[in-house]
Amino acid sequence: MCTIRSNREIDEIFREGTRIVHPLAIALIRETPPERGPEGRVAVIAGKKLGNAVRRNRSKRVLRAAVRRAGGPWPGIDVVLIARPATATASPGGLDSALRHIIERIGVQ
RNA sequence: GGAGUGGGCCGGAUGGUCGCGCGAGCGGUUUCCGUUCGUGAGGAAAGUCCGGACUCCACAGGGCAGGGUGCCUGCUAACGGCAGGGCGGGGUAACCCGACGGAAAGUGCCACAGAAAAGAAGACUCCACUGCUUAGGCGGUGGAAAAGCUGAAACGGUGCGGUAAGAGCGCACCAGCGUCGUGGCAACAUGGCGGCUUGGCAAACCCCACCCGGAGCAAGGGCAAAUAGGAGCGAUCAAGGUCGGCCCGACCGGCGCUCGGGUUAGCCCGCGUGAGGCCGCGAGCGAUCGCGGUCCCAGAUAGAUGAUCAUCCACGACAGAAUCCGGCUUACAGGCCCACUCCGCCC
RNA sequence: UGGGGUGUGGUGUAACUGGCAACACGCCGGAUUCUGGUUCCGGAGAGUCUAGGUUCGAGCCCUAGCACCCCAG
Repeated sequence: MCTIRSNREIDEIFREGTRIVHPLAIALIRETPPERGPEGRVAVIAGKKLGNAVRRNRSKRVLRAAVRRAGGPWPGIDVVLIARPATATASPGGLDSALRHIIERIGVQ
């Protein structure tokens, strides 16, 4: 899974990306810059307000696993997924449906 | 059987399927991909409160300042940790708690109340004898014990003698101080003798003893596109800078000569064989140490553990490594083991 | 990783060297007004982030913890 590493790029996506909101996760979408290659990239973020390190790490793991099951990363687009308080305790089915919701919206774009 | 004290240990288990990080092997179209096997978070990984290892620095050394520790003896790489002992306090007991050096080195503080808060004076009431006065009261001499009042705390305590009344004025015991002896490495305990006594606060300043260079793995080093600059040696003044602060002191910087190499995003090293785990034997009351055997046990770099099925149980708390180690502290569902104390009952 | 700071009524701030926790806004009641606001009078409301300790006495001193904020790389 190709990930977005630099803080600067993530800040750019926060400013320019399209926002898709779901109770289990917030997604920010943007086209991958050409110099970064044809394959899309993914980043997973868990903010400090979610709780302690165990809770934040679990939120990120669960989101990454859901991305793999959903077939990501998707060619040509960068996706930043932000965990929400309900993410850590969500069921896998619920996460899969959240990812389907986000993918449909990407198709609409 | 009940109540309790101290110590140690565990922290869901087993198997299947699909995935993730790392390592090794094999194959391929050798940046990478596929496949097989192995391995993969904690007792606190946490808070970052101490102590070290390691690395670099422009680190000779000295003085002042600053910080820390504070009964004694050990253990340890070191410690503010641990063990044993002493003293004081709590508990019927097992046992627990204690920043526990110094107040006749000095300075300071002790609100209100009170005569007085530390220098002793005796100056509030007072006590004894006595003069004057109708009484109330006013004075003289001696005293500082007793009683009164205040306060958190009042200038050794109790008793006897002594005296006009009294005072360690004398004596006995107790507390405290000094000194000598005995036991102990020591803290200290204990006995004799002496003179008769000097409030509390040092988590107030301080004194004494001991310890402390600074920074921190984003330490530090290597590779190498791009940009433009540096290093070594020598003599030596001023401004400036660095060595945690200041003063000495040292160095950088500035000048001359010589030489080819120095700084920033990415990758690599550092990066896990270690004050290491387990077992046994031995020394020691113990902390701990010695010897032998055996094992290799996470190393990511936006940061690896998720999903699901089955079975079982007491239905699972607090919580996630980021250079490493020794402690301390804090959080925590539930459970197991050992030793000991008190109470009740039975034999 | 290292360093610094703050915590006091509902809110914002005081408390000098340890000695009765103070002020403003807000809140409640009353008066004034036809009603509301303004104004005036009166009142309630914290025991100082938590747990220990030192002291006769702690918001202040000490130890440990909790929460929040900031700085450097």
